[in-house]
Amino acid sequence: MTTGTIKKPNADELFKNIISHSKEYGFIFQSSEIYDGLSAVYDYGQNGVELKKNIRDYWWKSMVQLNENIVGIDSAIFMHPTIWKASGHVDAFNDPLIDNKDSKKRYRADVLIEEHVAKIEAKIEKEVAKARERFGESFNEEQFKTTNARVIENQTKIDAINTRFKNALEQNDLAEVKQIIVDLEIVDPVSGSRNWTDVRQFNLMFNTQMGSVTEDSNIIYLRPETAQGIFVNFLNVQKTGRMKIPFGIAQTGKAFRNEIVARQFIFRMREFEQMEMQFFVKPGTEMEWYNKWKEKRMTWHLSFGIPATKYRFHDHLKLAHYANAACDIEFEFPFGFKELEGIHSRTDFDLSSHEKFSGKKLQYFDSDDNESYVPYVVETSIGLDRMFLAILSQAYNEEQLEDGTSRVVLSIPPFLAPVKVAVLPLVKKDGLPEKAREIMSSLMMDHICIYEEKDSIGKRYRRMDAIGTPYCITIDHQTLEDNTVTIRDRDTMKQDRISIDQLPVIVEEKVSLKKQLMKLI
RNA sequence: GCGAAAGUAGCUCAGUUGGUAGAGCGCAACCUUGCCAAGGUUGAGGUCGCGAGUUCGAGACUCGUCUUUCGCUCCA
Repeated sequence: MTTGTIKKPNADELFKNIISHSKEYGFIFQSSEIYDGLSAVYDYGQNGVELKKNIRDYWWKSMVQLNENIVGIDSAIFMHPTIWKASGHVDAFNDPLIDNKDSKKRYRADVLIEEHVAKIEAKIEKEVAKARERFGESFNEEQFKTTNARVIENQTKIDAINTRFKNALEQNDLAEVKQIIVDLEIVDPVSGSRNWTDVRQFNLMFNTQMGSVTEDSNIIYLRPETAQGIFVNFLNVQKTGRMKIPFGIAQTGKAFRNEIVARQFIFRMREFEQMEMQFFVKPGTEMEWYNKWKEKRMTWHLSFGIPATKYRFHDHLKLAHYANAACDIEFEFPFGFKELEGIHSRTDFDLSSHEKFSGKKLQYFDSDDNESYVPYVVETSIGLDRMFLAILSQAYNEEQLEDGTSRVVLSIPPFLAPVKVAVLPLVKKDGLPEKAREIMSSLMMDHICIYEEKDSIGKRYRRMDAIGTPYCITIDHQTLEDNTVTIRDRDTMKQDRISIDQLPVIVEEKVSLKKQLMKLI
Protein backbone atom coordinates (compact mmCIF):
# COMPACT_ATOMS: atom_id res chain seq x y z
CA MET A 1 0.00 0.00 0.00
CA THR A 2 1.37 3.35 -0.97
CA THR A 3 1.28 5.73 1.95
CA GLY A 4 2.38 9.28 2.44
CA THR A 5 2.96 11.62 -0.45
CA ILE A 6 4.75 10.60 -3.59
CA LYS A 7 7.76 12.66 -4.38
CA LYS A 8 6.90 15.34 -6.85
CA PRO A 9 9.28 14.80 -9.75
CA ASN A 10 11.54 17.62 -10.86
CA ALA A 11 11.51 18.72 -14.49
CA ASP A 12 14.17 16.24 -15.62
CA GLU A 13 12.51 13.31 -13.89
CA LEU A 14 9.14 14.39 -15.19
CA PHE A 15 10.42 14.44 -18.76
CA LYS A 16 11.99 11.01 -18.30
CA ASN A 17 8.75 9.71 -16.89
CA ILE A 18 6.83 11.07 -19.84
CA ILE A 19 9.24 9.37 -22.23
CA SER A 20 8.94 5.99 -20.52
CA HIS A 21 5.19 6.36 -20.21
CA SER A 22 5.01 7.05 -23.94
CA LYS A 23 6.79 3.83 -24.64
CA GLU A 24 5.05 1.73 -22.04
CA TYR A 25 1.59 2.67 -23.25
CA GLY A 26 2.14 2.53 -26.99
CA PHE A 27 2.51 6.19 -27.88
CA ILE A 28 6.12 6.49 -29.06
CA PHE A 29 8.79 3.90 -29.78
CA GLN A 30 12.31 4.52 -30.85
CA SER A 31 12.81 3.64 -34.49
CA SER A 32 14.49 0.30 -35.22
CA GLU A 33 14.74 -0.43 -31.53
CA ILE A 34 15.65 -4.10 -31.91
CA TYR A 35 18.68 -2.98 -33.94
CA ASP A 36 19.78 -0.59 -31.18
CA GLY A 37 17.73 2.24 -32.56
CA LEU A 38 18.28 4.98 -35.06
CA SER A 39 19.30 8.31 -33.62
CA ALA A 40 16.60 10.98 -33.49
CA VAL A 41 14.04 8.92 -35.36
CA TYR A 42 10.88 7.71 -33.65
CA ASP A 43 7.81 5.64 -34.46
CA TYR A 44 4.30 6.30 -33.28
CA GLY A 45 2.56 3.34 -31.63
CA GLN A 46 -1.08 2.30 -31.53
CA ASN A 47 -2.11 5.14 -29.25
CA GLY A 48 0.34 7.73 -30.51
CA VAL A 49 -0.87 7.40 -34.06
CA GLU A 50 -4.44 8.20 -33.01
CA LEU A 51 -3.46 11.20 -30.93
CA LYS A 52 -1.27 12.51 -33.73
CA LYS A 53 -4.01 12.00 -36.29
CA ASN A 54 -6.55 13.78 -34.10
CA ILE A 55 -4.26 16.79 -33.68
CA ARG A 56 -3.66 16.88 -37.42
CA ASP A 57 -7.40 16.63 -38.14
CA TYR A 58 -8.14 19.46 -35.76
CA TRP A 59 -5.54 21.67 -37.39
CA TRP A 60 -6.76 20.76 -40.87
CA LYS A 61 -10.38 21.43 -40.11
CA SER A 62 -9.65 24.68 -38.35
CA MET A 63 -7.64 25.83 -41.37
CA VAL A 64 -9.32 24.38 -44.42
CA GLN A 65 -12.87 23.78 -43.29
CA LEU A 66 -13.39 26.91 -41.23
CA ASN A 67 -11.81 29.31 -43.71
CA GLU A 68 -13.58 29.76 -47.04
CA ASN A 69 -10.43 31.15 -48.58
CA ILE A 70 -8.03 28.40 -47.51
CA VAL A 71 -7.67 25.13 -49.42
CA GLY A 72 -5.35 22.19 -48.94
CA ILE A 73 -2.89 20.29 -51.10
CA ASP A 74 -0.62 17.31 -50.68
CA SER A 75 2.58 17.81 -52.63
CA ALA A 76 5.27 15.18 -53.12
CA ILE A 77 8.31 14.87 -50.92
CA PHE A 78 10.53 14.66 -53.99
CA MET A 79 10.81 17.91 -55.92
CA HIS A 80 12.92 19.32 -58.67
CA PRO A 81 16.42 19.96 -57.27
CA THR A 82 16.49 23.54 -58.50
CA ILE A 83 13.64 24.35 -56.11
CA TRP A 84 16.10 24.12 -53.26
CA LYS A 85 18.49 26.50 -54.98
CA ALA A 86 15.65 28.96 -55.48
CA SER A 87 14.50 28.64 -51.88
CA GLY A 88 17.99 29.28 -50.56
CA HIS A 89 18.23 25.94 -48.81
CA VAL A 90 21.19 24.67 -50.79
CA ASP A 91 23.24 27.65 -49.61
CA ALA A 92 21.72 28.42 -46.24
CA PHE A 93 21.58 24.83 -45.09
CA ASN A 94 25.31 24.49 -45.54
CA ASP A 95 26.91 25.79 -42.40
CA PRO A 96 30.71 25.68 -42.24
CA LEU A 97 31.52 24.67 -38.67
CA ILE A 98 34.75 24.68 -36.71
CA ASP A 99 35.61 23.43 -33.24
CA ASN A 100 38.08 24.80 -30.79
CA LYS A 101 40.09 21.89 -29.44
CA ASP A 102 40.75 23.48 -26.07
CA SER A 103 37.35 24.82 -25.12
CA LYS A 104 35.53 22.03 -27.02
CA LYS A 105 33.15 24.69 -28.30
CA ARG A 106 31.76 24.68 -31.79
CA TYR A 107 31.35 27.78 -33.89
CA ARG A 108 30.11 28.68 -37.30
CA ALA A 109 33.20 29.63 -39.25
CA ASP A 110 31.35 32.40 -41.07
CA VAL A 111 30.19 33.88 -37.77
CA LEU A 112 33.74 33.93 -36.40
CA ILE A 113 34.97 35.76 -39.47
CA GLU A 114 32.05 38.19 -39.43
CA GLU A 115 32.72 38.96 -35.78
CA HIS A 116 36.35 39.62 -36.59
CA VAL A 117 35.28 42.00 -39.35
CA ALA A 118 32.90 43.69 -36.95
CA LYS A 119 35.81 44.38 -34.60
CA ILE A 120 37.74 46.14 -37.34
CA GLU A 121 34.62 48.10 -38.24
CA ALA A 122 34.40 49.17 -34.61
CA LYS A 123 37.95 50.53 -34.87
CA ILE A 124 36.94 52.63 -37.84
CA GLU A 125 33.91 53.92 -35.98
CA LYS A 126 36.13 54.88 -33.05
CA GLU A 127 38.41 56.78 -35.37
CA VAL A 128 35.45 58.54 -36.96
CA ALA A 129 33.98 59.43 -33.58
CA LYS A 130 37.28 60.94 -32.44
CA ALA A 131 37.52 63.05 -35.57
CA ARG A 132 33.94 64.20 -35.27
CA GLU A 133 34.66 65.46 -31.78
CA ARG A 134 37.74 67.29 -32.97
CA PHE A 135 36.26 68.95 -36.04
CA GLY A 136 32.77 69.58 -34.68
CA GLU A 137 30.22 71.03 -37.12
CA SER A 138 32.52 71.09 -40.10
CA PHE A 139 33.16 67.35 -39.97
CA ASN A 140 32.61 65.53 -43.25
CA GLU A 141 32.41 61.82 -42.55
CA GLU A 142 32.58 60.67 -46.17
CA GLN A 143 35.62 62.74 -46.86
CA PHE A 144 37.29 61.68 -43.64
CA LYS A 145 36.83 58.01 -44.48
CA THR A 146 38.46 58.35 -47.86
CA THR A 147 41.43 60.37 -46.60
CA ASN A 148 42.36 59.14 -43.14
CA ALA A 149 45.19 56.65 -43.42
CA ARG A 150 44.16 54.44 -40.49
CA VAL A 151 40.58 54.22 -41.71
CA ILE A 152 41.69 53.37 -45.22
CA GLU A 153 44.02 50.72 -43.92
CA ASN A 154 41.29 49.07 -41.89
CA GLN A 155 38.73 49.33 -44.66
CA THR A 156 41.19 47.67 -47.03
CA LYS A 157 41.64 44.86 -44.52
CA ILE A 158 37.89 44.36 -44.31
CA ASP A 159 37.47 44.31 -48.07
CA ALA A 160 40.29 41.83 -48.43
CA ILE A 161 38.81 39.50 -45.82
CA ASN A 162 35.34 39.68 -47.31
CA THR A 163 36.58 39.00 -50.82
CA ARG A 164 38.75 36.14 -49.72
CA PHE A 165 35.95 34.63 -47.63
CA LYS A 166 33.39 35.01 -50.39
CA ASN A 167 35.70 33.29 -52.88
CA ALA A 168 36.39 30.47 -50.46
CA LEU A 169 32.69 29.87 -49.96
CA GLU A 170 31.93 30.01 -53.65
CA GLN A 171 34.60 27.44 -54.39
CA ASN A 172 33.53 25.42 -51.37
CA ASP A 173 37.16 25.55 -50.23
CA LEU A 174 36.91 24.66 -46.55
CA ALA A 175 40.67 24.50 -46.06
CA GLU A 176 40.84 28.11 -47.23
CA VAL A 177 38.11 29.07 -44.76
CA LYS A 178 40.21 27.60 -41.99
CA GLN A 179 43.31 29.34 -43.32
CA ILE A 180 41.46 32.67 -43.11
CA ILE A 181 40.69 32.01 -39.45
CA VAL A 182 44.34 31.08 -38.84
CA ASP A 183 45.69 34.09 -40.75
CA LEU A 184 43.40 36.50 -38.94
CA GLU A 185 44.63 35.00 -35.67
CA ILE A 186 41.07 34.63 -34.48
CA VAL A 187 40.95 33.28 -30.95
CA ASP A 188 38.24 31.32 -29.22
CA PRO A 189 36.39 33.82 -27.01
CA VAL A 190 36.07 31.21 -24.29
CA SER A 191 39.51 29.62 -24.10
CA GLY A 192 41.48 32.32 -25.85
CA SER A 193 43.11 29.55 -27.84
CA ARG A 194 43.88 29.32 -31.54
CA ASN A 195 43.85 25.55 -31.55
CA TRP A 196 41.19 24.93 -34.22
CA THR A 197 39.95 21.81 -35.94
CA ASP A 198 39.40 21.72 -39.68
CA VAL A 199 36.29 23.39 -41.01
CA ARG A 200 33.56 20.94 -41.87
CA GLN A 201 30.35 21.45 -43.70
CA PHE A 202 27.05 19.99 -42.66
CA ASN A 203 24.35 19.91 -45.25
CA LEU A 204 21.09 19.73 -43.43
CA MET A 205 19.29 18.29 -46.44
CA PHE A 206 19.17 14.57 -47.08
CA ASN A 207 19.69 13.53 -50.66
CA THR A 208 19.23 10.46 -52.75
CA GLN A 209 19.34 9.53 -56.43
CA MET A 210 16.47 9.33 -58.80
CA GLY A 211 16.81 6.88 -61.67
CA SER A 212 19.31 4.11 -62.06
CA VAL A 213 22.59 5.94 -62.54
CA THR A 214 24.40 8.11 -60.08
CA GLU A 215 25.00 11.26 -62.04
CA ASP A 216 25.03 14.62 -60.36
CA SER A 217 21.98 15.78 -62.22
CA ASN A 218 19.98 12.94 -60.74
CA ILE A 219 20.57 13.85 -57.12
CA ILE A 220 17.37 14.90 -55.46
CA TYR A 221 16.70 16.10 -51.96
CA LEU A 222 14.20 15.04 -49.38
CA ARG A 223 12.31 18.24 -48.70
CA PRO A 224 13.48 20.10 -45.59
CA GLU A 225 10.15 21.94 -45.38
CA THR A 226 6.73 21.52 -46.94
CA ALA A 227 6.33 25.20 -47.82
CA GLN A 228 8.03 24.99 -51.20
CA GLY A 229 5.49 22.45 -52.42
CA ILE A 230 2.88 25.12 -51.85
CA PHE A 231 4.81 27.91 -53.58
CA VAL A 232 5.46 25.92 -56.73
CA ASN A 233 1.77 25.03 -56.89
CA PHE A 234 0.63 28.57 -56.20
CA LEU A 235 -0.65 29.23 -59.71
CA ASN A 236 -2.14 25.75 -60.17
CA VAL A 237 -4.32 26.20 -57.12
CA GLN A 238 -5.09 29.84 -57.74
CA LYS A 239 -6.21 29.23 -61.31
CA THR A 240 -8.06 25.92 -60.91
CA GLY A 241 -9.69 27.03 -57.67
CA ARG A 242 -10.36 30.54 -58.99
CA MET A 243 -8.90 31.79 -55.74
CA LYS A 244 -8.95 35.50 -55.01
CA ILE A 245 -6.28 37.19 -52.95
CA PRO A 246 -6.12 37.05 -49.99
CA PHE A 247 -6.20 33.26 -49.87
CA GLY A 248 -4.26 30.44 -48.29
CA ILE A 249 -2.96 26.96 -49.12
CA ALA A 250 -2.53 24.45 -46.33
CA GLN A 251 -0.50 21.27 -46.24
CA THR A 252 0.60 18.66 -43.74
CA GLY A 253 3.41 16.26 -44.39
CA LYS A 254 6.82 14.90 -43.63
CA ALA A 255 9.98 16.94 -43.88
CA PHE A 256 13.57 15.85 -43.31
CA ARG A 257 16.59 17.54 -41.81
CA ASN A 258 19.95 16.00 -41.15
CA GLU A 259 20.36 17.76 -37.82
CA ILE A 260 23.82 17.89 -36.32
CA VAL A 261 22.33 17.60 -32.90
CA ALA A 262 18.91 16.07 -32.76
CA ARG A 263 17.71 15.54 -29.26
CA GLN A 264 15.09 15.96 -26.62
CA PHE A 265 12.91 13.05 -27.61
CA ILE A 266 10.52 13.92 -30.43
CA PHE A 267 11.21 17.65 -30.13
CA ARG A 268 13.91 17.63 -32.75
CA MET A 269 13.80 14.71 -35.14
CA ARG A 270 15.46 14.02 -38.44
CA GLU A 271 12.14 13.06 -39.96
CA PHE A 272 9.20 15.11 -38.76
CA GLU A 273 5.80 16.32 -39.77
CA GLN A 274 4.87 19.90 -40.46
CA MET A 275 1.50 21.57 -40.71
CA GLU A 276 1.93 24.66 -42.80
CA MET A 277 -0.33 27.29 -44.27
CA GLN A 278 0.92 29.88 -46.72
CA PHE A 279 -1.35 32.89 -46.98
CA PHE A 280 -1.02 34.99 -50.14
CA VAL A 281 -1.73 38.69 -49.75
CA LYS A 282 -1.42 41.93 -51.60
CA PRO A 283 1.99 43.60 -51.10
CA GLY A 284 1.76 46.24 -48.43
CA THR A 285 -0.96 44.44 -46.49
CA GLU A 286 1.34 41.75 -45.13
CA MET A 287 1.83 43.22 -41.67
CA GLU A 288 -1.90 43.40 -41.14
CA TRP A 289 -2.23 39.71 -42.02
CA TYR A 290 0.87 38.81 -40.07
CA ASN A 291 -0.69 40.25 -36.94
CA LYS A 292 -4.02 38.66 -37.71
CA TRP A 293 -2.48 35.22 -38.05
CA LYS A 294 -0.44 35.66 -34.89
CA GLU A 295 -3.67 36.24 -33.05
CA LYS A 296 -5.59 33.45 -34.78
CA ARG A 297 -2.90 30.90 -34.15
CA MET A 298 -2.67 31.77 -30.48
CA THR A 299 -6.43 31.41 -30.20
CA TRP A 300 -6.09 27.95 -31.70
CA HIS A 301 -3.47 26.98 -29.13
CA LEU A 302 -5.48 28.30 -26.23
CA SER A 303 -8.55 26.36 -27.41
CA PHE A 304 -7.01 23.20 -25.97
CA GLY A 305 -7.65 24.53 -22.50
CA ILE A 306 -3.95 24.74 -21.74
CA PRO A 307 -3.17 27.69 -19.43
CA ALA A 308 -2.08 30.80 -21.31
CA THR A 309 1.01 31.02 -19.11
CA LYS A 310 2.41 27.97 -20.92
CA TYR A 311 2.56 29.95 -24.15
CA ARG A 312 4.44 33.04 -25.23
CA PHE A 313 5.41 34.88 -28.38
CA HIS A 314 9.04 35.28 -29.22
CA ASP A 315 9.78 37.89 -31.88
CA HIS A 316 12.76 37.24 -34.09
CA LEU A 317 15.29 40.01 -33.94
CA LYS A 318 17.59 38.47 -36.49
CA LEU A 319 15.42 37.71 -39.49
CA ALA A 320 15.96 34.92 -41.97
CA HIS A 321 16.85 35.88 -45.52
CA TYR A 322 13.25 35.73 -46.74
CA ALA A 323 11.40 37.47 -43.92
CA ASN A 324 10.47 41.03 -43.01
CA ALA A 325 8.80 40.00 -39.76
CA ALA A 326 8.86 36.73 -37.85
CA CYS A 327 7.92 35.31 -34.50
CA ASP A 328 7.58 31.98 -32.76
CA ILE A 329 4.86 30.72 -30.54
CA GLU A 330 6.79 29.06 -27.77
CA PHE A 331 5.47 26.45 -25.39
CA GLU A 332 6.80 25.62 -21.97
CA PHE A 333 7.96 22.03 -22.42
CA PRO A 334 9.39 20.13 -19.45
CA PHE A 335 12.80 21.31 -20.67
CA GLY A 336 11.78 24.96 -20.94
CA PHE A 337 10.14 27.35 -23.37
CA LYS A 338 10.82 26.17 -26.91
CA GLU A 339 9.57 26.92 -30.38
CA LEU A 340 6.33 25.20 -31.27
CA GLU A 341 5.09 27.23 -34.21
CA GLY A 342 6.56 29.90 -36.45
CA ILE A 343 4.69 32.77 -38.02
CA HIS A 344 6.65 34.50 -40.74
CA SER A 345 6.05 37.30 -43.15
CA ARG A 346 8.01 35.86 -46.08
CA THR A 347 7.50 38.81 -48.43
CA ASP A 348 7.61 37.85 -52.12
CA PHE A 349 10.97 36.16 -51.64
CA ASP A 350 9.87 32.63 -52.52
CA LEU A 351 7.57 33.36 -55.44
CA SER A 352 9.97 35.88 -56.95
CA SER A 353 12.85 33.51 -56.57
CA HIS A 354 10.89 30.72 -58.26
CA GLU A 355 10.04 33.15 -61.07
CA LYS A 356 13.74 33.79 -61.53
CA PHE A 357 14.86 30.18 -61.41
CA SER A 358 11.99 28.67 -63.37
CA GLY A 359 11.56 31.46 -65.87
CA LYS A 360 7.78 31.27 -65.31
CA LYS A 361 5.60 34.12 -64.16
CA LEU A 362 4.12 33.58 -60.72
CA GLN A 363 1.86 36.57 -60.54
CA TYR A 364 -1.68 37.35 -59.66
CA PHE A 365 -3.92 39.66 -61.61
CA ASP A 366 -5.89 41.77 -59.19
CA SER A 367 -9.02 42.89 -61.00
CA ASP A 368 -9.88 45.35 -58.25
CA ASP A 369 -6.78 47.39 -58.97
CA ASN A 370 -6.37 46.21 -62.52
CA GLU A 371 -2.76 45.28 -61.88
CA SER A 372 -0.58 42.25 -61.75
CA TYR A 373 1.82 41.49 -58.90
CA VAL A 374 3.79 38.82 -57.10
CA PRO A 375 1.84 38.24 -53.88
CA TYR A 376 3.41 38.53 -50.47
CA VAL A 377 3.20 35.54 -48.18
CA VAL A 378 2.41 35.17 -44.51
CA GLU A 379 3.21 31.69 -43.26
CA THR A 380 2.12 29.73 -40.24
CA SER A 381 4.25 26.65 -39.70
CA ILE A 382 3.80 24.27 -36.82
CA GLY A 383 5.55 21.02 -35.97
CA LEU A 384 2.98 18.29 -35.52
CA ASP A 385 5.34 16.19 -33.45
CA ARG A 386 6.07 19.17 -31.23
CA MET A 387 2.37 19.81 -30.80
CA PHE A 388 2.01 16.16 -29.87
CA LEU A 389 4.74 16.55 -27.27
CA ALA A 390 3.13 19.73 -25.95
CA ILE A 391 -0.24 18.02 -25.55
CA LEU A 392 1.31 14.93 -24.04
CA SER A 393 3.53 16.71 -21.55
CA GLN A 394 0.68 18.99 -20.54
CA ALA A 395 -1.67 16.02 -20.12
CA TYR A 396 0.70 13.84 -18.13
CA ASN A 397 -0.16 13.88 -14.45
CA GLU A 398 1.04 11.85 -11.53
CA GLU A 399 -1.81 12.19 -9.08
CA GLN A 400 -2.03 11.54 -5.39
CA LEU A 401 -5.52 10.34 -4.50
CA GLU A 402 -7.43 10.88 -1.28
CA ASP A 403 -7.29 7.21 -0.31
CA GLY A 404 -3.50 7.31 -0.33
CA THR A 405 -3.05 5.57 -3.66
CA SER A 406 -1.72 7.25 -6.76
CA ARG A 407 -2.41 7.14 -10.44
CA VAL A 408 -0.90 8.33 -13.70
CA VAL A 409 -3.51 9.99 -15.85
CA LEU A 410 -3.26 11.55 -19.27
CA SER A 411 -5.73 14.42 -19.20
CA ILE A 412 -5.78 14.75 -22.95
CA PRO A 413 -8.62 16.94 -24.24
CA PRO A 414 -11.37 14.35 -24.95
CA PHE A 415 -11.67 15.23 -28.63
CA LEU A 416 -7.98 14.33 -29.08
CA ALA A 417 -7.88 11.17 -26.97
CA PRO A 418 -6.74 8.04 -28.84
CA VAL A 419 -9.46 5.89 -27.32
CA LYS A 420 -12.75 7.60 -26.50
CA VAL A 421 -14.61 4.93 -24.59
CA ALA A 422 -13.83 1.78 -22.65
CA VAL A 423 -16.64 -0.73 -22.29
CA LEU A 424 -16.21 -2.74 -19.10
CA PRO A 425 -18.43 -5.49 -17.73
CA LEU A 426 -18.15 -5.36 -13.96
CA VAL A 427 -17.67 -9.14 -13.85
CA LYS A 428 -17.17 -11.62 -16.61
CA LYS A 429 -20.17 -13.79 -15.82
CA ASP A 430 -23.94 -13.58 -15.28
CA GLY A 431 -24.44 -12.36 -18.84
CA LEU A 432 -22.62 -9.05 -18.31
CA PRO A 433 -20.00 -9.62 -21.04
CA GLU A 434 -22.75 -10.33 -23.55
CA LYS A 435 -24.56 -7.14 -22.65
CA ALA A 436 -21.29 -5.22 -22.79
CA ARG A 437 -20.56 -6.59 -26.26
CA GLU A 438 -23.89 -5.24 -27.46
CA ILE A 439 -23.01 -1.78 -26.22
CA MET A 440 -19.55 -2.07 -27.69
CA SER A 441 -21.02 -2.86 -31.10
CA SER A 442 -23.30 0.14 -31.00
CA LEU A 443 -20.49 2.56 -30.13
CA MET A 444 -17.61 1.31 -32.24
CA MET A 445 -19.10 2.66 -35.43
CA ASP A 446 -18.63 6.20 -34.16
CA HIS A 447 -15.63 6.04 -31.85
CA ILE A 448 -12.51 4.10 -31.13
CA CYS A 449 -13.52 1.91 -28.20
CA ILE A 450 -11.81 -0.69 -26.08
CA TYR A 451 -13.55 -3.72 -24.60
CA GLU A 452 -11.91 -5.09 -21.49
CA GLU A 453 -13.05 -7.72 -19.03
CA LYS A 454 -9.80 -8.84 -17.45
CA ASP A 455 -8.79 -7.81 -13.92
CA SER A 456 -10.65 -5.87 -11.28
CA ILE A 457 -12.68 -2.89 -12.34
CA GLY A 458 -10.38 -0.49 -10.49
CA LYS A 459 -7.36 -1.81 -12.29
CA ARG A 460 -9.09 -1.39 -15.63
CA TYR A 461 -9.98 2.20 -14.78
CA ARG A 462 -6.31 2.92 -14.04
CA ARG A 463 -5.20 1.38 -17.30
CA MET A 464 -7.63 3.61 -19.16
CA ASP A 465 -6.43 6.65 -17.21
CA ALA A 466 -2.89 5.87 -18.33
CA ILE A 467 -3.77 6.17 -22.02
CA GLY A 468 -6.15 9.06 -21.48
CA THR A 469 -9.47 7.39 -22.28
CA PRO A 470 -12.00 10.04 -21.24
CA TYR A 471 -14.94 7.77 -20.48
CA CYS A 472 -15.41 4.30 -19.02
CA ILE A 473 -18.78 2.63 -19.34
CA THR A 474 -19.42 -0.08 -16.79
CA ILE A 475 -22.06 -2.76 -17.19
CA ASP A 476 -23.28 -4.17 -13.86
CA HIS A 477 -26.13 -6.35 -12.64
CA GLN A 478 -28.50 -3.42 -12.55
CA THR A 479 -27.91 -2.97 -16.30
CA LEU A 480 -29.68 -6.25 -16.95
CA GLU A 481 -32.69 -5.07 -14.95
CA ASP A 482 -33.20 -1.47 -16.14
CA ASN A 483 -30.89 -0.92 -19.14
CA THR A 484 -28.72 1.64 -17.39
CA VAL A 485 -24.93 1.79 -17.18
CA THR A 486 -22.47 3.92 -15.29
CA ILE A 487 -20.24 6.33 -17.14
CA ARG A 488 -17.04 7.34 -15.39
CA ASP A 489 -15.21 10.57 -16.07
CA ARG A 490 -11.43 10.22 -16.37
CA ASP A 491 -10.56 13.51 -14.71
CA THR A 492 -13.05 13.66 -11.83
CA MET A 493 -13.35 9.86 -11.42
CA LYS A 494 -17.03 10.53 -10.79
CA GLN A 495 -19.70 8.22 -12.11
CA ASP A 496 -23.17 8.88 -13.46
CA ARG A 497 -25.82 6.31 -14.07
CA ILE A 498 -27.45 6.81 -17.42
CA SER A 499 -29.73 4.85 -19.71
CA ILE A 500 -28.17 2.91 -22.58
CA ASP A 501 -30.35 4.80 -25.06
CA GLN A 502 -28.75 8.09 -24.08
CA LEU A 503 -25.24 6.70 -24.40
CA PRO A 504 -24.42 7.65 -28.02
CA VAL A 505 -25.63 11.21 -27.54
CA ILE A 506 -23.82 11.71 -24.26
CA VAL A 507 -20.55 10.29 -25.52
CA GLU A 508 -20.69 12.29 -28.74
CA GLU A 509 -21.38 15.45 -26.79
CA LYS A 510 -18.31 14.86 -24.65
CA VAL A 511 -15.79 13.97 -27.34
CA SER A 512 -17.19 16.13 -30.12
CA LEU A 513 -14.73 17.71 -32.52
CA LYS A 514 -17.47 19.95 -33.81
CA LYS A 515 -18.00 21.46 -30.39
CA GLN A 516 -14.28 22.07 -30.17
CA LEU A 517 -14.19 23.78 -33.57
CA MET A 518 -16.95 26.11 -32.47
CA LYS A 519 -14.55 27.59 -29.91
CA LEU A 520 -12.57 29.02 -32.81
CA ILE A 521 -15.37 30.99 -34.39
C1' G B 1 30.44 16.73 -33.53
C1' C B 2 32.98 17.60 -28.42
C1' G B 3 32.65 16.63 -22.99
C1' A B 4 30.22 13.92 -18.93
C1' A B 5 26.98 9.98 -17.29
C1' A B 6 24.23 5.68 -18.40
C1' G B 7 22.57 0.85 -21.07
C1' U B 8 20.85 -6.13 -16.93
C1' A B 9 13.13 -9.19 -18.24
C1' G B 10 7.74 -5.09 -21.21
C1' C B 11 8.73 -1.13 -16.92
C1' U B 12 11.72 0.43 -12.43
C1' C B 13 16.05 -1.38 -10.72
C1' A B 14 19.49 -5.01 -7.45
C1' G B 15 23.72 -7.92 -8.61
C1' U B 16 29.71 -7.82 -2.93
C1' U B 17 37.34 -8.02 -4.24
C1' G B 18 35.57 -11.56 -11.52
C1' G B 19 32.86 -17.88 -10.15
C1' U B 20 27.17 -19.93 -14.90
C1' A B 21 21.03 -14.16 -13.59
C1' G B 22 17.50 -11.75 -9.38
C1' A B 23 13.27 -8.69 -7.16
C1' G B 24 8.91 -5.75 -7.47
C1' C B 25 5.47 -4.25 -10.87
C1' G B 26 3.60 -5.61 -15.62
C1' C B 27 2.15 -9.67 -19.14
C1' A B 28 -0.63 -14.71 -20.28
C1' A B 29 -4.03 -18.77 -18.39
C1' C B 30 -7.21 -20.46 -14.56
C1' C B 31 -9.66 -19.74 -9.68
C1' U B 32 -11.56 -15.99 -6.28
C1' U B 33 -13.50 -10.99 -5.24
C1' G B 34 -16.81 -7.44 -7.49
C1' C B 35 -17.02 0.18 -8.61
C1' C B 36 -11.36 2.83 -8.40
C1' A B 37 -4.40 -0.81 -9.50
C1' A B 38 -0.92 -4.47 -5.89
C1' G B 39 -5.92 -12.16 -3.38
C1' G B 40 -4.35 -17.41 -4.94
C1' U B 41 -2.13 -21.05 -8.41
C1' U B 42 0.61 -21.75 -12.79
C1' G B 43 3.41 -19.90 -16.79
C1' A B 44 6.06 -17.08 -20.61
C1' G B 45 10.03 -13.71 -20.96
C1' G B 46 17.20 -12.05 -20.47
C1' U B 47 23.32 -15.17 -25.04
C1' C B 48 23.34 -8.66 -19.08
C1' G B 49 23.16 -2.97 -26.03
C1' C B 50 26.73 -5.02 -29.76
C1' G B 51 31.93 -6.65 -31.05
C1' A B 52 36.72 -7.72 -29.64
C1' G B 53 40.50 -8.37 -25.72
C1' U B 54 42.49 -9.94 -20.68
C1' U B 55 41.33 -14.49 -17.79
C1' C B 56 40.72 -21.37 -16.28
C1' G B 57 36.26 -18.28 -15.94
C1' A B 58 33.50 -11.56 -17.66
C1' G B 59 27.03 -8.68 -16.28
C1' A B 60 31.51 -6.89 -13.55
C1' C B 61 38.10 -5.37 -15.92
C1' U B 62 40.24 -3.00 -20.92
C1' C B 63 39.38 -1.15 -25.93
C1' G B 64 36.10 -0.17 -29.86
C1' U B 65 31.15 0.64 -31.43
C1' C B 66 25.77 1.74 -31.17
C1' U B 67 21.93 4.08 -28.42
C1' U B 68 19.99 7.35 -24.61
C1' U B 69 20.26 11.54 -21.10
C1' C B 70 22.64 16.21 -19.64
C1' G B 71 25.96 20.39 -21.02
C1' C B 72 28.22 22.97 -25.29
C1' U B 73 26.94 24.10 -30.33
C1' C B 74 23.17 24.72 -34.10
C1' C B 75 18.16 25.56 -35.40
C1' A B 76 13.90 28.55 -41.51
